Amino acid sequence: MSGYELAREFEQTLAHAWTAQHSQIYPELNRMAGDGLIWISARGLRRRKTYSITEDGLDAVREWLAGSRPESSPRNEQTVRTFLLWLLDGETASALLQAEVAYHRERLADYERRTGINTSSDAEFADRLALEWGIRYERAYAEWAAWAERELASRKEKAGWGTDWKRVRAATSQEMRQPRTGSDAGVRH
Amino acid sequence: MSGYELAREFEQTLAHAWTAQHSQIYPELNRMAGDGLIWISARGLRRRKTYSITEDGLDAVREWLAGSRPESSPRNEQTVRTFLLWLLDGETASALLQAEVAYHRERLADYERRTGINTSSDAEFADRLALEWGIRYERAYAEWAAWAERELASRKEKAGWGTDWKRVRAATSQEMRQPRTGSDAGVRH
DNA sequence: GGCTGCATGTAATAAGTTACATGATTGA
DNA sequence: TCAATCATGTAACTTATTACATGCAGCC
Repeated sequence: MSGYELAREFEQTLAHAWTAQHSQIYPELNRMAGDGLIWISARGLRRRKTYSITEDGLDAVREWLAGSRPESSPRNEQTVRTFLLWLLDGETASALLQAEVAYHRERLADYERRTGINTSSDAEFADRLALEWGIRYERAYAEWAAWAERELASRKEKAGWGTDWKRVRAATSQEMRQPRTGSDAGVRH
Repeated sequence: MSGYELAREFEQTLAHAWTAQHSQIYPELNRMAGDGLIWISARGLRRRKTYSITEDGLDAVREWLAGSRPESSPRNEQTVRTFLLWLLDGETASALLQAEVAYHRERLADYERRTGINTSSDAEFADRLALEWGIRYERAYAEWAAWAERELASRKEKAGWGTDWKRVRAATSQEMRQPRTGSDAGVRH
């Protein structure tokens, strides 16, 4: 593929697995070609350069695949937001969860439309496995968000909502007027 | 909290939601204090600085929470690896999926042990919602990986495995000897 | 001739990791 | 007194995003 084709691939089929902008792709292709992992196998119109993988490159990607740990990346913005949900008032918190239900149901429906794909080659079979993970992930997420929204609604009714963050706000205002301890307490840098 | 406490928090309870090293935390705390989002509310032993949030900081985090999009981050290394599974030989591919089953079952068991937590405050309730997502995620992942491993085993029996990447390797070796097109074809930079 | 899409690049900045570096306190 | 832990920082580098910048080819 050329850099341009790769950029389109990241935008389309790979959008939910990884992304990269052309400004990252082009220098990286040059670096990889310099390292002998890929090479320019064709040149086309408008300065187009098509790259192919080398034996070294194939070795490198296989080594990376076989050697990588099963740990998932710890960066999950949605989990962070959930941890902080108590900082929102009841309506905003519910709206946030409802928006997530809608969004992930939409993505689920989109993925489910693609399940008919051909799996005659190993590569297509791998695409199907990845798609299946996408489907199960979106389904689990939508179900969790719907469950969380119900839990929140029932908590609002039974125990009330919003005392925590209002207390934080009150304490914050208080502290700004009457700093607690330490020689520098109250100093805003 | 102090920077040191935050670093420990990222290592422990937040490890599966977000991480940050102390080398990122300390400069960031200084920056946030400079921006008036937090302030040094106490100083302790060994140069320890305890930070508290300001009203501006509380506004900022609430604004971020309410305004953030529901899209999940597109960076999922595991999905990328699945897309590339066809580059591995059958045994290595199976071993990779089996390792994922084991890893995610372990994490699932770990999370399930924590479900008894108290939810009397809104913040604890939010922790419980986040934990529930962790549980559902790990369960979905372990089930998917087990399913994928069975699919792979059955494909190996019925249709065989490994023709794709062996073909790529053969083509690669071939091309290096007989470049295809273009004035620069075959040139390794 | 001008617009759209193809095609590739660089610069500036932000975010994140690893390594380097130091000092204070507690407990064995 | 020595080791471990607490505690905070900087430097160098990598990764990723946004903005800036240019040129070619096809089509109306």
